[in-house]
Amino acid sequence: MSRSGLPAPARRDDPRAWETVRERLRDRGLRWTPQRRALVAVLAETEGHVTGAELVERCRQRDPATIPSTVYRTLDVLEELGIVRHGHGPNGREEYHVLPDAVHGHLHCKACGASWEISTDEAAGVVASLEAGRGFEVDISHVTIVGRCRACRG
Amino acid sequence: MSRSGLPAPARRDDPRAWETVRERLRDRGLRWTPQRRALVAVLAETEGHVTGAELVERCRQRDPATIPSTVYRTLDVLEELGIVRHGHGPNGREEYHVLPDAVHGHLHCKACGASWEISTDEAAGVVASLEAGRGFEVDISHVTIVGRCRACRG
DNA sequence: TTAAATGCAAAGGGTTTGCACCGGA
DNA sequence: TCCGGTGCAAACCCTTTGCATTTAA
Repeated sequence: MSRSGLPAPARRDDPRAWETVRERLRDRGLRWTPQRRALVAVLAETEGHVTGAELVERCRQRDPATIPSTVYRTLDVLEELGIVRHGHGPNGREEYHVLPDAVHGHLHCKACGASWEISTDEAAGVVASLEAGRGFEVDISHVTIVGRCRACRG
Repeated sequence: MSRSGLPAPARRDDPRAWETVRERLRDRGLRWTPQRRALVAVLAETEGHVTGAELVERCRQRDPATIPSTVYRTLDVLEELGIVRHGHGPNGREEYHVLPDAVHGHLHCKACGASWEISTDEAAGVVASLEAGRGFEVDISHVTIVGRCRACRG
């Protein structure tokens, strides 16, 4: 959805992009609470993708009183606002990624456990061929490809 | 591993392919138990992919006394023998697929929940480009692509 | 006989839910 | 004030583990 209502394309590293979250919540009659503020702060300094459990942990570092259910419930809300998205990682756990300005999939090395983002360009091949061949519309943000990276093959 | 020791390429729908399981177990000093026989029977009539929990359920239909841990432990053994493989489904749960004569990924429609297999050919494009570009060796059996199928887009 | 498998129970991790209370707007 | 959120605890699902007992070979 590019008609999301953000004044400008949101950038992960632009602190002001996050200030609009409060307003977006309010526009829907939702509230800006300390717990939500904390999660948004954590998300704002998050690169790439994180699991729900990791977010809980990072929130707990800021505030040891953090409750998992609150985090998960807030993630649901933020996802409805289009602020985070989730997909599924190679370990089968949910993974959130932040402000998907460029929606992307992931590459995961089963040997060393590292992962990387797949750009839209890199994925373009499959996306196009599945679309042409089967009429299948790929949601690239849900794609995780597992294998072995260059280093681990060497 | 095409040097797996099966006398002929195993076919899911060929009952005789399953008889070799017993021998393959014995060759390794492993045992052919009623519980393993039951799971193998379930797998033999399984098309495509299943979750561990589904296999437990189907075994329970044959024998209500089925114990989950036994099923999971047997799946591990069968995977070592190359009889099943597992990957991760769109719901984030483990998924097993049976006798991967042609190793493949999956396509899953998030609208209707249906899924299809991706042939090696269809995947060849990404596999090749990730290999060339990043030196990344794709394990296609672990790939699940989520999106919307032709019917649901209509 | 004897190592491999089973049954059972319990723990484990991540996530979700119900409900009384709290607190932003 | 009032409805949305929170905290807490418990439940949940799927999967794994430890250990004594059974059983295939």
